[in-house]
Amino acid sequence: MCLEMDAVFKALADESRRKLLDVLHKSNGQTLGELCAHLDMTRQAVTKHLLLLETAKLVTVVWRGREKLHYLNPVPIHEISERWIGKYERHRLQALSDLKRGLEENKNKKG
Amino acid sequence: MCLEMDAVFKALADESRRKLLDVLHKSNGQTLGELCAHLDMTRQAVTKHLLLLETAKLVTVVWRGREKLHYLNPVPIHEISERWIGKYERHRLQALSDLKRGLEENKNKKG
DNA sequence: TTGACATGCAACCAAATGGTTGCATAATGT
DNA sequence: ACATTATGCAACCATTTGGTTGCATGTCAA
Repeated sequence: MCLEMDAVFKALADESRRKLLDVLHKSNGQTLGELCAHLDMTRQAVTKHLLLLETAKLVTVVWRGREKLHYLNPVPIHEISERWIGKYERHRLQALSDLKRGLEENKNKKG
Repeated sequence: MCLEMDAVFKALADESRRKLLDVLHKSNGQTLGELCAHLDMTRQAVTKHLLLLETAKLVTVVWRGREKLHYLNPVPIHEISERWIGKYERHRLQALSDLKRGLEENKNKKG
């Protein structure tokens, strides 16, 4: 089990950091500079946020020359749902989510 | 979709509040007094934590006379995993978790 | 080689957070 | 009726958090 669950939750507690995860979810492997373009704050502030995400192992970093590429890691997120949702509850909730998703997709087709 | 995701993440960011969820996960419907017994802080501090959990809809309360009963609500947690884990990734991760769980249960039987 | 670009490091500051204490209110039981 | 029990509300305080600015370092390209 993950010994650094605390870092994960702390990292997810901030709107800006969640937005960074969203941005990476859409397009993985972006540089610091690219990520900065999505947030209305200084590069140094974004750097701090990314550092928290890295220590929480929510994003992984690969250096390419002078560029720092950021990748999303879904494992810690999944461990959260493992913690407080029972086996059967999970299946029930998943069925609900899938149903809702299906309805939304259908709605988009018609609209 | 949930419009108050922020409250959920803020609520989960604190170790004491996560412990409260763990305690409720083991035994649902406890009073404030009972919950206080599990944490090393004043009743007022616990009250504040529970208020955050309530506004995040992570716990639901029912009054019985002068007692306040607290119940765990798994829905917001599940919505977290919906946000950053793709459909296929989720199945893969779930298979991994189930495998790990199975191994641990087996180990416990043998030990 | 040198200038521009991508990033790191450190000091600083205002606001939010997590805890305390003290007092108030309402339900319970003898 | 009244002491006890279960909880709420408010003021206060130290620490953490999220942001800034200024400067340093390392890589690329002409």
